[in-house]
Amino acid sequence: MGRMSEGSVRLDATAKRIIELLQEDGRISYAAIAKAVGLSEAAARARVQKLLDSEVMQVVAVTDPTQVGFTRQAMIGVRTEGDPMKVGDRLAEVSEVDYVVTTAGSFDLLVEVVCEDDPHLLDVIRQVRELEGVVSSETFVYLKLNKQHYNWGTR
Amino acid sequence: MGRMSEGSVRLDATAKRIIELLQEDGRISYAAIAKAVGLSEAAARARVQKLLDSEVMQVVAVTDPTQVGFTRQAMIGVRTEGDPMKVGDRLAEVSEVDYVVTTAGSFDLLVEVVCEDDPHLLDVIRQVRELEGVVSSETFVYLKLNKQHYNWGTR
DNA sequence: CAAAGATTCTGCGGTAATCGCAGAATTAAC
DNA sequence: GTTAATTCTGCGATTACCGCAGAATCTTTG
Repeated sequence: MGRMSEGSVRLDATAKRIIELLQEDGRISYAAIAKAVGLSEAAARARVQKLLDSEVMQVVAVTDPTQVGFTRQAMIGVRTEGDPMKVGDRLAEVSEVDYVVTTAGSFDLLVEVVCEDDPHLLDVIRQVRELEGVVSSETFVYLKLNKQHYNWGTR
Repeated sequence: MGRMSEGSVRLDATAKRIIELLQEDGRISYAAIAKAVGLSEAAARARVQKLLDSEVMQVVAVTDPTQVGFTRQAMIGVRTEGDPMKVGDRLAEVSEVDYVVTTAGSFDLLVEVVCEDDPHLLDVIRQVRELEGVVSSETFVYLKLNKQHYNWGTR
């Protein structure tokens, strides 16, 4: 995923079960996956590789930003003129931006940013507001992360 | 992380480098990590285990929701009365909610939800608005995910 | 429906990675 | 400066991973 490669790949029950296992523990062995889904190790390995190649799934380390030197996080609601997608793609290029989504509602884009401190955040906000096509923005500084999970299953 | 365990663990350069390697590829071998950071395999393995145990980092599969049967995603801005944290913790218990953050700004909470379709989303919104302490809410339906990444490094 | 083609699977040998542990080295505490 | 705690290296024993050949299954096509 990451850039969502379209072309919705069809996922059978086995693929979904494999995803769920890796959502629990990204470093589980192919052998363990194979046993859990009732396939040979080689088949399970091929399945995982295919899911990674097709970008349906990625296996990565996710960190708590506050513990690795990023004190300030925020969501920025952005109103645009012209094509929101274009602005979104340009925002996506900013390194402090880790999440950009085009939405329907009183904001055209929602942008999550990860900063080291307040001056850094201020600078990023300035960068966003100076972007061509950005009409206005509203910043929501994060006070506390109550929940964050990645195992929403597959169904 | 996930519930962020406080107690900021001190991260030295080696730990940060290890995190960065795993942000690139969550299934990289301990041997490869060891070689990259200049430690023995056993030491690298102990480091990774410690990072996982201390909940500074987790290694998980992350999927593109649209490809695994969840067509409708949305961010819900919530205004509360009373303690926003309390409401946030209650929202965190809703299974369709994968992300809850307490913020400063015109919303007290931002809540991301993952749904199968529009009726499902409607039901979740109803659930949110009925929660004690929720005064009002505004929903931003996702039209396109422009960017999503997890390798914001460590510094 | 039958044959051809494409996928996906199993089985297996060779290689590489993982695990657990004992002891050395380093770091922190007193 | 001594003790204690942590972290590291080295190394067998075990397990997992990789690549491939051939069988099985699912798809396409005439």
